Amino acid sequence: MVARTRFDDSECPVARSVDAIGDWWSLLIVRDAFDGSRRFGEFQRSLGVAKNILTARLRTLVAGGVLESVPASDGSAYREYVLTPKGKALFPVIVALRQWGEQHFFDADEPHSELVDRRQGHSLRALEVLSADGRRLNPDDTAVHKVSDQ
Amino acid sequence: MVARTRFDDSECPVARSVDAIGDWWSLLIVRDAFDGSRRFGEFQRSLGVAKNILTARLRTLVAGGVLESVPASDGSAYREYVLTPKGKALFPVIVALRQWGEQHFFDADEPHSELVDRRQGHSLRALEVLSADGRRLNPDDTAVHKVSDQ
DNA sequence: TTGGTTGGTAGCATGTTGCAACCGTCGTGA
DNA sequence: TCACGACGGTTGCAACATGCTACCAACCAA
Repeated sequence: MVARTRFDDSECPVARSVDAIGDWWSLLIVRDAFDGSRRFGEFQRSLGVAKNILTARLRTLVAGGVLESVPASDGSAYREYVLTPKGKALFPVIVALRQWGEQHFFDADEPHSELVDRRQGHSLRALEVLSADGRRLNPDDTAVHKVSDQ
Repeated sequence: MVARTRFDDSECPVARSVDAIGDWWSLLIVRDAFDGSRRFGEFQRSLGVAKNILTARLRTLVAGGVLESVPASDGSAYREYVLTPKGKALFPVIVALRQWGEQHFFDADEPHSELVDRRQGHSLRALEVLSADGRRLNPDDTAVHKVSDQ
């Protein structure tokens, strides 16, 4: 049903990523998972999403290998949803979205939640796109090498 | 209509970013814009999206300050859509999604489009989340500092 | 001036979302 | 051990968004 190729399952990795995540709710679920949410109810309260939608999203995230369902850590019979390694690899995506939001949608003095380095409590360094040899790259410094060109 | 708060317009920058972009199509439009697409028809052919949807998405992206509509560069009476500085700031988001896709959705030998450093033609360095003092951070090394905690 | 391209709009069928009500299981306090 | 509330869903339905197709008005080249 959700399955393959909502978008062209093209050779473009961006499209496949987008397809794999599914929708915005899924991305916010992943964000909450990074922030420590594990239980159905935690996600539901945090997001305010309808339960049937949450059920469906959790299922596709598990099916897609982003989350996995494990026995609850408190010993109860319930289950919890935790990020797989593949899910954890979405970290830069979430951080990038967060930094973009911080820069463009908040006034200088407007409060917002902040992602900090646990050791020192400082906010993070801005993400940088770097070349193989470490030069900082702007969009104009890059080009898409299409498959058909190869 | 698209307007505010499809999601809680919470204090979370991720949610605001997601809200500002709108939907997946919009993100793929931005990706194409980075790849050099400028004209309505270019986006339409590249994405295969219905024209009414594309019209709506371009409009909201322009309204949101991600794209701007400028006179066509070839002197014709048509218009083109180009990234604003705010739109260009989405670069790390696109790169992060691309790298995630490359790592998890392609076999080692499977061909895919590639983003390369224009100067040298090499692929890019993987994005890293760094602390203020340059240590590399994993998700577990970070914490969300909630507004209410402040 | 005619015909094709560009950049849309309009109408309609279908799919997806969100809401609310319901329900079985689990856990806890008495 | 029993009752009651929390947890984690499922179901049905109404509303909304999506995508398809047809249409159309500029623009531009011959």
